[in-house]
Amino acid sequence: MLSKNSILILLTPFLYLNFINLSTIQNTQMTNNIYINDLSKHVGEEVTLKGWIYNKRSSGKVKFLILRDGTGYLQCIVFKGNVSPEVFELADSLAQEASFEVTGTVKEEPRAVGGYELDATDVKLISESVDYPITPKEHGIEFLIDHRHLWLRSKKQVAIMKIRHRIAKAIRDFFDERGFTLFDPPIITPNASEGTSTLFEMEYFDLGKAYLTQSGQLYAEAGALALGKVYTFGPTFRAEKSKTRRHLTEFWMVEPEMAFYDLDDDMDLAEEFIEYIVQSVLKDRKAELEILERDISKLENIKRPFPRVSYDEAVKILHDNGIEFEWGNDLGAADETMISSKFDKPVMVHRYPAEIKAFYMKRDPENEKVALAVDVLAPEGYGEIIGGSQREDDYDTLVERIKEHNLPLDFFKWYLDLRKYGSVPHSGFGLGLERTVTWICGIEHVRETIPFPRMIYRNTP
RNA sequence: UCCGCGGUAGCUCAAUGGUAGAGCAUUCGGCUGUUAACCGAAGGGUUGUAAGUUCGAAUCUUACCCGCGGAGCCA
Repeated sequence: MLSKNSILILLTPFLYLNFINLSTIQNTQMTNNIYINDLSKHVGEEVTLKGWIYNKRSSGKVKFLILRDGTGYLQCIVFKGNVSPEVFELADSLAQEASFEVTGTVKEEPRAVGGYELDATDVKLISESVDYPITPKEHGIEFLIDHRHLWLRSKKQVAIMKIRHRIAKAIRDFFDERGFTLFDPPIITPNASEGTSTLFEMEYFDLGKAYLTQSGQLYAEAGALALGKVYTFGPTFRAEKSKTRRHLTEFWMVEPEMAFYDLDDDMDLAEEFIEYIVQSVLKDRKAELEILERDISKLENIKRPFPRVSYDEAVKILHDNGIEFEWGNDLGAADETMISSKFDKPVMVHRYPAEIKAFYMKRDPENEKVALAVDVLAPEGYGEIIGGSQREDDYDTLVERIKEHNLPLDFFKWYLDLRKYGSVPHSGFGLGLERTVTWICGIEHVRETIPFPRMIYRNTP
């Protein structure tokens, strides 16, 4: 039996650990910086903020320093009479993007952007910035992309990155809240999943050629048959020499895959998913959308249900609008724009001709000429943001399809196993993150929606 | 890969065969409420590269390099 003393001795290490933990927490609190988006809690107080010079104006005895700290923008007023001559001189010499620390009193000020202003009493230089290349004036895209590492500091780019982050969070939240398991597929793969796109090739030790993944879907199917509902979320790679505003060679894709979902279930989920993403951004990132001058009413309208048209109906829409189009062809960019312009919500085009779709898509039992596939076209001409389908779940049929597409059966042995051991109907889709961000932000080009875009003629910075 | 457009000051652009220009940025001066501040001054150029036509080429011709937009393909 333990004595009182021995209990104390046993507890001592725990008490000691607790003490360490508490002091660690206190330290972090003490070093906590104040950020611009917290200023409403500090009106009337003297605070110190750190950041960079976004812009500067001066009018004789008063300097206006615009501080940016990643959370917002704040006008700091430096009056000649309120600071020492050295500090006034320093405020005058600060160049665009110089890092600095400023101390002063927080005031509510309707004249200032953001509604708050800092009456500075002290300014300290942290590090200077000589000849910052990006000015508050216009620049061409080539120059801006060359300076992407600095362009990211600009107001619109900061807003886009924050919206991208919110969308990524909405994606994770949506699936996490609905019983999905995150399932990470390999990036290095031995073969093409669809056999059509060009892949980035590499030498993989003694095993010969390997490729960067263009989709995690086939692996996600294995995940769905193990865990029921899974999603993958990560980068994918396409070596196609696509040179348009909708293409990157490296981009992020989220791919849910669900056992026991048919095409209708798949479309129901896609529609709920898109609504959730858009409404999350509207709820939490309205200020950023306003910086981007986005027409918010167009996004507020993104509520279920979305229109669903079959490929056959889509072809009829094209014909009714005087566009020549032959049944069996894939919809081109102009065709997609035509179709989506008829609706003010994302439109789901389903049951495409099987011949133009991937080998793993299940044919419609009611019409063997079409596949149980769906593409979701974003409104306002932003084009395809989702591609999905119900998967072929019959072993013999899938073997036939692989042969028809001249794909190597050996590579798909494991994939065929999924149809051999307890095969079930299952479906999924892939949503392109950058295209979704482009649409929600209402911007022209996908290259601005990822920190460092990779395009056919550019892999720097 | 194909089609179209472009490359002039650090940046955005003008100059259509006859002395290389403006705005912004930079430096200096002025201004106590600016919002891409404003006013005045200064510095800043092998006109993408190479060859050709011409008394003379940023400008015309040819080739090449680089970039942008679009098509196909795709998310």
